[in-house]
Amino acid sequence: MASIPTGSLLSRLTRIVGDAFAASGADPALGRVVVSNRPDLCDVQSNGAFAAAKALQKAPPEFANEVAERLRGNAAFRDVSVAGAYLNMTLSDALLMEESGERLEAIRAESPLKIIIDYGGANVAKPLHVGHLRSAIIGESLKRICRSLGHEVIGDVHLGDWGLQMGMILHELSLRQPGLPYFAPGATGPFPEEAPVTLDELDELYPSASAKSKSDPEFLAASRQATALLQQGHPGYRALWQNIVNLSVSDLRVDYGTLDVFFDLWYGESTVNDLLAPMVQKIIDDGFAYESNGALVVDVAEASDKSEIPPLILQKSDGAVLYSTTDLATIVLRVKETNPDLILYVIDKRQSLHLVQVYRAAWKTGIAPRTLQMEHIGFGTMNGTDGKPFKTRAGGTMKLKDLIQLVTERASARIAEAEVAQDLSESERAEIARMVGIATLKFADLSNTRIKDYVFDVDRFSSFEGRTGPYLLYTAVRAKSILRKAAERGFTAGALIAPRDEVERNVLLSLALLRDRVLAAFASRGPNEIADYAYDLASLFARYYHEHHILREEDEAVRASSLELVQRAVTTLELALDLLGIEVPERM
RNA sequence: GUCCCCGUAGCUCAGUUGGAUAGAGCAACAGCCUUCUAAGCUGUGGGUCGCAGGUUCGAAUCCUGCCGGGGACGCCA
Repeated sequence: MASIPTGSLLSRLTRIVGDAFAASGADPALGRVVVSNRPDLCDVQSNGAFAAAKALQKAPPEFANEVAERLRGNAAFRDVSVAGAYLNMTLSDALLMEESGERLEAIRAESPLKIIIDYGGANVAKPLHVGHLRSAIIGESLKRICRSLGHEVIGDVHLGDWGLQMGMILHELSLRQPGLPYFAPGATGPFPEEAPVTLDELDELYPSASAKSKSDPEFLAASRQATALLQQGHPGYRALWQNIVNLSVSDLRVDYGTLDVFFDLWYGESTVNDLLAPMVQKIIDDGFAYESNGALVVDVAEASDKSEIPPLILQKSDGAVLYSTTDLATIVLRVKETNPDLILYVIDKRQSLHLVQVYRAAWKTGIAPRTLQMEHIGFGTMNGTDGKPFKTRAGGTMKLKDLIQLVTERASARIAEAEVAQDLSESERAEIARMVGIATLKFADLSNTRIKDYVFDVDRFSSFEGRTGPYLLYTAVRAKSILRKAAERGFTAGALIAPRDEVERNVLLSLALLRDRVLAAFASRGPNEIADYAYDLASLFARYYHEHHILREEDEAVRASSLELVQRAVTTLELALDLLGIEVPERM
C-alpha cells in the first residue's frame, strides 16, 4: 500500500479480488466486491465464486477457498473467510484509515465529458409552483455530481418563453390595455423600456388568460395568432414580450437563488428563434420533412417500435412552431456552441415520448451527431397526501415562494423554541432558517427515487424529525461545534489511531465509501444514492459522538485521533450535502 | 385499445443492478438531558415484498400472464 491508490474503495478491492479470481483461472470480472449485506460477518463481500466455480466446473466452496487463500496475504484485509461460497472480507485498520479521507480527486474522470443539463423548466410569466421544484432540485444536484467527477457541465434553465402561453398573455393585455403603444397598428417603436404590468399583475394575468382560452375559442384563436405574430417578429409584440421576459426573469432569479439553484445559461426557447427558419428549410431540403394535415412533420418511427411513435411536428398548420421545433433548434445551438457529449433533460417523466421524438429527429436529420447522447432524466409527480397532484388546502396551485416561506417559518419557529443561536443577529437567524427550510425541501425530494411519484406532506416535512434534511444539518452542526470548542481549548487533530470499537469502525467504513456512492449516483443519475449515503453517515456519526465524549477524552493521542475523525466526518458530510445542493450553517 | 411507469411494515419510503436473516423514518411502547446542541441517542413490537407461474445453486430484483394505481398516445408545454 505504498503508492497512493486511485479510484474508489470498492474498485480498488475489486481489482485485488479480480486478480485473485484470474489467478485461479476465472473471469476477473466475477470478483466484483460489494458492501456486505451481513455486517455482522464482514465489511465487504464478493459473490462471484458461485458463477466462477460453475464456469470452471468446480465445487463453489472449493473455488472460494482457493481465492480466499490467495487474498489472505494481502494487507488490505484483516480477515478473509468463506461461508458457503460467499467470500467475506474484513478490511484492515490501515486500509480503513487510509481510505476514510475524502479524496474525491481519486475518482475524477480521465477524459471529462462535456455535459449540458437542461433543467429548471421555468415558464416566463408563470410563477414557479411546486411542480417546478423537482426539476430544479434534481438538476442542480446532478450538475454538482457531474462536476465533482471532473466533467465540464453547463446548466441551462431553458425558459419557456416562446410558446402559446406568451401569445395568451399578449392577447389578454391587448384587451385590457388596448391603448398601449405596442398594439398600435404598424407601430415600429420606440417602445417603453419597462413592462406595463407589475409582477403581481403578471401572476394574475396568465391564469386568467389560460382560463379564458379554455372556455372561449375566439380568445384561443386570437392567442394563437398573437403567438405566430410574435414569432414572426411583430415589433410591438416583440418589445412587450421582452419587457415581460425581463420582469419575469428578475423574479425567477430571486426564487432560484433562494433555493441555491444556479444556472450557467438563461437561454430560452426564444434564443433559437433565428435558427428556426434555416433549420426547417434544411430539413425540408434534405428530404426529411413533409406536409401532413397542413402541418410540416418529420417521421421518427422505427421498425422496432412496440407502439406507434407519431411524427414530430416542425410547424403547425398556422405557421407557428412549437416546443418540438425549439427543442431541435436548441440542439443546433448547443452543438454549435458547446458540442457536448451528453445532454441531460431533467423534465417530468410524462414528456418521455416528446423527447424520444426530438432525439430521433435530431439524429436522423444530422442536427445531432450520432455520438451525442441525450437522456431524459424523468421524474414523477409531486402529489398531496391524498395521492393526487399537490394543491394548497384551498385547492389552488401552491407557488414555490409560498412553500419556501412556509418551511422557512417553521424552521424559524423551531429555532426560537429551541432557544439556540440567540446570540446571533436576527438576519443571521433568518439565514439559518432559510437553510433549514431549503434542506427540508431538497432532502425530502432527493431521498426519493426520481422516477416515482411522491407524496409531499408539508406537516411531515416540516416536523424536522427523523430522516430529514434538518437532521443532517443538525448532525453536521453539532460536529462542527465540537471542532470549534476543541479549537477554543487548544486541542488539535492528529494522526488517526486504529478504531477502538465497532461504532468507530463503522464511521470509518462509511467515510471510505463516499467515492463509491458518488460514482453510483452518477451512473444511475440518481441523487438519492447520495441522500441515502448522507443519512447513513450522519446516523453512524451521531451514534459515535453519543458514545464517545471527545473533549473529555484524557488520552491526548486518542483525542487528537477522534478530532481527526470528526473533521473527516464533517468534511465528508458537508461534501455529500453540497452534492445535493444543501448548505450547512455553522450553528442552528 | 396500444405502449410506458409503479405496487415492499398501519403511514411515507430505501433496497448497492441475481446473493445469506428484506432495511430506515413516522406512528405505538420502554429507557436516556448537573456530560461536546434532546431538531438527538438506545431498545421492543410490526412483512404471504400485489397475485400466479417460470428461469436459477439462489428472485423483492430477470421472464410470462393476471389484478390494482398512474401516465402517454400529432398541431399545449
